[in-house]
Amino acid sequence: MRIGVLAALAGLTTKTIRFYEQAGLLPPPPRTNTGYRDYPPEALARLTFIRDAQSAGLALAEIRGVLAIRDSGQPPCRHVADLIDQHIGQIQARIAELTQTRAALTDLKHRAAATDPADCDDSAICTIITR
Amino acid sequence: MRIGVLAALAGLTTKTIRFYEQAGLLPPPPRTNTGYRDYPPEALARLTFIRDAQSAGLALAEIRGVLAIRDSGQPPCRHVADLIDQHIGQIQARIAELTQTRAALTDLKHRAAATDPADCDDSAICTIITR
DNA sequence: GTAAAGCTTCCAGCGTGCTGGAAGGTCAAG
DNA sequence: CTTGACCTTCCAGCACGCTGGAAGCTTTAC
Repeated sequence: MRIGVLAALAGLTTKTIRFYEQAGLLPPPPRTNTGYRDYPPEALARLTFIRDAQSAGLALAEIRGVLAIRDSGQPPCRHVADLIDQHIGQIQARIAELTQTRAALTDLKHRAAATDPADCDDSAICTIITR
Repeated sequence: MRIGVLAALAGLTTKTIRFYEQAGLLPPPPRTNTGYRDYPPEALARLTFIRDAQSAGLALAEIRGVLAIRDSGQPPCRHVADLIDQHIGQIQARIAELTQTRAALTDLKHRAAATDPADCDDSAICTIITR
């Protein structure tokens, strides 16, 4: 099938598909004798996998890694499980960071409510923010 | 004071300070007759403000906005309070997103634990991820 | 036959916050 | 007087995942 058809099926643009090929996520398909890309049906499964892996928060580089393992003929299960664990850890850390930032902002908000603009002098720029 | 001194005081690199100037966060200082930047002491307060505002999660563009208001001679309190509210909202949303992603990943993790590599066939690429 | 839609490649840019390097001028110490 | 640290400008690139456009060929529909 041609790139436009594949794109429509996968819900992507042709640009994105070419980008994935160039990024090593999608193997270069055979060409028609006029140079058009001619994808086998499996390409759709691959794009679907990429989309699902992305929505699980994996980066394209990680997805490339998983695909490379699969392409080498091995099941990537263990690798995938590791990635998932890693990501859970990263997300935990990020949530903790954000929670802290939110607390700091809530604090600033209270300070803002207690601030009279007239007290905010030039030299400090903004007494709400500068400690 | 010269840029290197200011950088040391602010805990930044000279590169970063020039970048801030170019980004409209720090006004171009006077120059010595040999072309060196010669900062007034207030520059340090400004950089300190930028740092604090950044650590509160404000983007440089937002900080530029706050500084512009301050530079126009008005107290930026109200604007700052609005920005803070906005950010609290954004962080809430982001935390919610991440919490959801984490739940999805935890789910995948359980699925991974229950997956026998032998069952992971080529066509699906990875049955843990693809639904 | 003609026009529109689709395909090709290549090059460039988005946003964010810097960072690195090259090529040159200046300043302070010995 | 030389060495080295410091300063100047300008240009380029990082990561990330695309997206846009130009110039040209092919296919499809009428």
